[in-house]
Amino acid sequence: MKNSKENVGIKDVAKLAKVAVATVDRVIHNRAGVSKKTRDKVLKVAAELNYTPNIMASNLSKNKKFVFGVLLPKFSPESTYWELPLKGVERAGIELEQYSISIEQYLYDQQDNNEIRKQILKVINSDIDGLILSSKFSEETDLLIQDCHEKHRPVIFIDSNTEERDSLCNIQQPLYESGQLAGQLFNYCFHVGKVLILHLKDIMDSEAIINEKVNGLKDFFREIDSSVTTEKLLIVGFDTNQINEELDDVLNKDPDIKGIFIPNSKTDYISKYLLNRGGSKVYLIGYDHLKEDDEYLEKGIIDFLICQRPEEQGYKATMKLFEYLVLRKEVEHEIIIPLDIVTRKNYKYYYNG
Amino acid sequence: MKNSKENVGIKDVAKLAKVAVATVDRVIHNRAGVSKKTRDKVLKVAAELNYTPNIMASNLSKNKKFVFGVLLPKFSPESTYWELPLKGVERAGIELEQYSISIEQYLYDQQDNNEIRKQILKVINSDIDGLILSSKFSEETDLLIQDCHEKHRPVIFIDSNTEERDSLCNIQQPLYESGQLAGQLFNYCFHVGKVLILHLKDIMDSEAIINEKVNGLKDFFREIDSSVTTEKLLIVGFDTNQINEELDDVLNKDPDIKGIFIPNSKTDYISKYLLNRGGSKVYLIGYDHLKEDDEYLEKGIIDFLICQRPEEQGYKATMKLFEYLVLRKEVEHEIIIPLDIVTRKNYKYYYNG
DNA sequence: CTGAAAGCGCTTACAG
DNA sequence: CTGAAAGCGCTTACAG
Repeated sequence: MKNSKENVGIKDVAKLAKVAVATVDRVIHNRAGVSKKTRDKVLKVAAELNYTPNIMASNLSKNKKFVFGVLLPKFSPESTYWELPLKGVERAGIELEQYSISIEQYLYDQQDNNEIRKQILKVINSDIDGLILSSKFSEETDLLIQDCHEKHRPVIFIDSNTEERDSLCNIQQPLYESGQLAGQLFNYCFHVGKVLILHLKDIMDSEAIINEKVNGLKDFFREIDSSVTTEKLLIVGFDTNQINEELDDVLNKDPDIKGIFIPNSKTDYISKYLLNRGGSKVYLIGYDHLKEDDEYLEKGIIDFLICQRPEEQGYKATMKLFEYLVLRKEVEHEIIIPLDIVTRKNYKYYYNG
Repeated sequence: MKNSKENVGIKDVAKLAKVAVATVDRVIHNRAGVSKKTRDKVLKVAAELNYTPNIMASNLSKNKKFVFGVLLPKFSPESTYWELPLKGVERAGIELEQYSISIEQYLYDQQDNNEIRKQILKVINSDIDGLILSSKFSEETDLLIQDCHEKHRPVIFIDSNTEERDSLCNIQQPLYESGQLAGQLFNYCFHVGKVLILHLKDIMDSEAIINEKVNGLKDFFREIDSSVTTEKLLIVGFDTNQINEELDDVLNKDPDIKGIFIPNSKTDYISKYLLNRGGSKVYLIGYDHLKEDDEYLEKGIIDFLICQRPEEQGYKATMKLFEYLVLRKEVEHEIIIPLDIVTRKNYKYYYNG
């Protein structure tokens, strides 16, 4: 039912086509130096026999080692998010060691433009076979992508939000829809009042990404004709005193605020404030599940976190590179990551496969 | 930083240990017929050189084909759930074709004890190398497991809820916690009233599983001192008229019912009723995301579905079998699947990776 | 108990 | 343009 008989190999094709195995090999891989006549004959026989090459034998005989590059922000105590995708890449890397694949990390401090440039140059001059990187993170990204394109190095974006053309694959998150989801969740919590959209600005935040999320949220309330209104507050910097002051200011002035929406992964900063503040319940929805959030989930300060399986993104990106380069499979150009909801009662089981 | 130098192979070990490669092979695989002295020497050199065998070359030379068996309920129009794990298994199967792995399906009608027995016998007499099956589904399961154990056939349970001892791996779902999660979600929707626990009994439902979920829910309300009460209703059979009658009866008698909890995947049956009934909003939380549910999610009849990545369970089970049998890695004995929450605003992106 | 040789399915020089 | 042979890293008879 599966293959005609036992596994048919290159030898079977060669014999039936009355050529040498080397010739079959040439035809299969479209190498030059085969007459049209022989080529056609081999192709015909291969098709008849339903021949599929044994990739493992192929890789073994080529004795090729693959190196995957991964270009991501360094994670720091203040922004631990990037630890997660990298973890996923590393996990995949361990699984793929078997196939003579190694991972080369190019990590940069997001604040340091000079270092970003340095790492990009290192990637360009490296001999990696493929690259994983986070969506556009600097002016020079385009240059890098173009370089990879010219060198036929496949590129995979994680945390992607635009449609990159010259990439092998973009791992995307539905941003607008995540805002809509937040709206829906708020709507289960209260029906009148105000949602404070609180952007605690991180240097890496792209305005476009934040806006997509915020628009999703606002549109949700608009679409259902809710009497819930929204108000935006931008805080720059992570100074605790400043955060406390600004929030005190807004929350005391406006007792209608029933919910706070945090469109990035800085939920823990706000949680800390809310925990100390006490007062009446304010529903809190943020993004990403960092370990810093657990305490506040447990205490009921954070109600929902919308998550994008950052580990899985890194893992998948690596696996797709493997499928493309080693197994020579096709890879879908867009992969959309589900919108997970993490709460007090399921965070313990939330991993990123 | 990685391996001492280039890849060290069996030849390098042989040369340094001053033995033939065949001897190194014997030692590596713990085969009999090697003197203690040679064995120790080889082991020592292998350790020094940090030798790790190339599994791909090994599998190639062994020319071994693996067959994985999968023993699951047939899915039918009335119970489509089991389509999902099987899909995951099949997806993994396609990825693993490369490694000379094929999947053999043993599907049974859950209602037909005779067929169950027949399939179990077929599995016992098959020449599969490993088995994936759903948690205990008949009296004969124990027998089957014992048989596999004796034949050293690794067994992986999906949808597992007990700690199987003789299995390679159990893919588990936190049942009690899923009930707690449902409680938490209801608690966002209303604070006074009653939750109807509605068990539309499927032949495959295990009382133990249902109870775990229900206990989680009840305990949640108890723990937070909620004034929400619960009431249980059991309906046997899927006759629409009967369902309608019984539900009309309960809901009309008890206008306090603000929520319905469906502890299995039959949410769509109840949804259909609620859609036609109209009346004031009743919050609905069920299990599993079947395609039948989409319509009701979209219309706001179903509020939340708690999901256990059924596809991922099948996929993972297959991959773990692969890791164990082909790559000869260790496999964790318990794998806990996260509790996903599916709602109107994220169901479109919910796949099971 | 140990080793030399052939083979797994493919690729890569090399020779013609 | 085509083929014979060696080799990738390991395993499996076979011989001693």
